[in-house]
Amino acid sequence: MTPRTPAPRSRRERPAKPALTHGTIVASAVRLMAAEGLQRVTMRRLAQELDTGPASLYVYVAGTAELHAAILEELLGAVDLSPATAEGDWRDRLAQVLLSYTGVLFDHPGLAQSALVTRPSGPHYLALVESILALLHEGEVPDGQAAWGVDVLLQVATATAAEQSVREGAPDAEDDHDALVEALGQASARTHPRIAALGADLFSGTPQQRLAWIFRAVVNGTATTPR
Amino acid sequence: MTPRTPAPRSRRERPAKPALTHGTIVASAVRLMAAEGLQRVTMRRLAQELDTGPASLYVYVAGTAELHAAILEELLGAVDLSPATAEGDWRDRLAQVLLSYTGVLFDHPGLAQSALVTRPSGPHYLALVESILALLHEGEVPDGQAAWGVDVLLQVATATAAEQSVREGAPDAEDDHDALVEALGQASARTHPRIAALGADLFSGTPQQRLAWIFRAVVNGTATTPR
DNA sequence: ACCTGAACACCGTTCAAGT
DNA sequence: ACCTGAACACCGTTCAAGT
Repeated sequence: MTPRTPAPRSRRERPAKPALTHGTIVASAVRLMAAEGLQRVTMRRLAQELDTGPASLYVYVAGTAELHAAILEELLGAVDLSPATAEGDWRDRLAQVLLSYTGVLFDHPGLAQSALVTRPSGPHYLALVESILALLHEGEVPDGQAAWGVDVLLQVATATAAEQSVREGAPDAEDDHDALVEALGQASARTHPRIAALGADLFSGTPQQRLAWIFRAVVNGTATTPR
Repeated sequence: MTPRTPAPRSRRERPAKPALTHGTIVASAVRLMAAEGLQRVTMRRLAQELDTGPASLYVYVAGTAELHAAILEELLGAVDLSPATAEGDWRDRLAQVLLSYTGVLFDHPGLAQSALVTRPSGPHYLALVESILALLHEGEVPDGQAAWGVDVLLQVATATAAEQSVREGAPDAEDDHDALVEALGQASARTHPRIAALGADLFSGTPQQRLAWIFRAVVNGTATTPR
C-alpha cells in the first residue's frame, strides 16, 4: 500500500484559502451574496465556502446579525455622496444621496430588512450620516430637528427599500400585496368612506415617484417641525 | 396480555383538540405567541401544539409569513381607534391612534419586523387605515397627499417599533446600538464636522418623545408637500 | 378525496476535546 | 492557547403513500 504520509502539499491550494480574519470573512460573505443572494449567506454556508467549520467563524464574527451588518457597511461604499458637496438646491441633492442609498439596498433584497434592526456603524455609514447632516445644515434646518430628522430619513429610505426588495425577491409577497389592493378595493363606501373616496389613488405612482415625494415630505416636516 | 384494541376513547381529549381551520390555527398561534414569544411560533412548533404534523397546517396556511401576518391582523383589534371620532385637535388624535398602533407592536417583539414586509389586509388593518385617512381628511390634507401619507405614517410607526422591539428582545442588539453611539461619539470634528457639532443630541430624547415628534413631522410634511 | 408521516435540505450556536 | 468536530436543538416545505 502507498504510505499514508500526507504529502506536504503547498500551503495555498486551488481556491487560495485565505487566512481567517474579520476582513477575509466579510469579503467572502460579500462575494457569496453577489453569487447566491443574501439568503445563502449563513454562518454554515459561509464556513463551507471558507473550507472550515462554522464554529471557527464565531471567533471573528459575533453571529449572523453582525455578519449581515458588516456586509451592508461594505456595500455602503458604493453610495454616491458627491451631491452633498455639489452645486444646486440642497433638497434635490439630499434626495439624490438618499436615492443612491436606496439604490444600493434595492439591489440586495433582504439586506434592507436586516438594516432596519441591526444598523451598521462603520465608516461608510458615518459618512452617509455626515452628508445628510451637512445638507440639512446647508438648508438651515435647526440642529435639534436635523439630529432627529436624519434618523427618520434613513429609516424611511430603508423601510421603503425593505418593502420593495422583498416584494421583488419573494414570489408570494406579491400575492400579499395584491390581497391588500383587493381588500382596499372591496371596502364599502358606507363602512370605509375615505378608503372608498381615495380608491386607486392609494396605490398610484411608480415606486420612484412615491419615493421622491416621501423624501420631500419628510425633509419638509423635519425642517418645519419644532421639537 | 391485555388486548391492544384501541379503547374507543371519547373524541375530544384533555386539551380539547380543536378542528383544524384557518381560524383555529391562528387562534392557537396567538396563544402560543403570548406564551412563548413570536420566535417560537413556527409551523412545526404550532403543529406540535395542535397535535398534528406540519404538513397538515399547509392545507390552511400558506406559510410562515402569512401566519405572522394573520397574528398581527388579530392583534390589531386592540388598537384604540376611538380618538378618530373624538373631540379635539386632529393632529393630537392622529398621534394617539398611531401611538396605540405602535403600542401593540412594542408589546410583541418581532411582529413589527414582519409587518414591514408582509402587510396584513384584514378588517382591523382596514379600519386603522380608514381612521388615519379620516383624520387627515378632517385636517383638510389634500386627498392625493393623504393617500401617500398614510403609507408613510404606518411605515414610520412600524419601523420605529421594529427597531425598538428588537433592541429589547435581542440581547446583543443593544451592543449594536452602543457601537453606533460609540462610533458617532468618536467621529472627529475634522472629518465629520456635523456629527461632531450635534454630538449627543443625535441620541437625545426618550423613545416616546422622539416618536411624538416624528409623527408631527411626518404629518406636517404630508400636509404641506404637494405631489 | 383528503390528509399526513417521513423525508429533504437546511439552520444558529455551543462546547468538549483535541492539537 | 487556540481552534474546531461533532452535537444539540431546531427550521420550512414537499410529496408519496396511505386511509
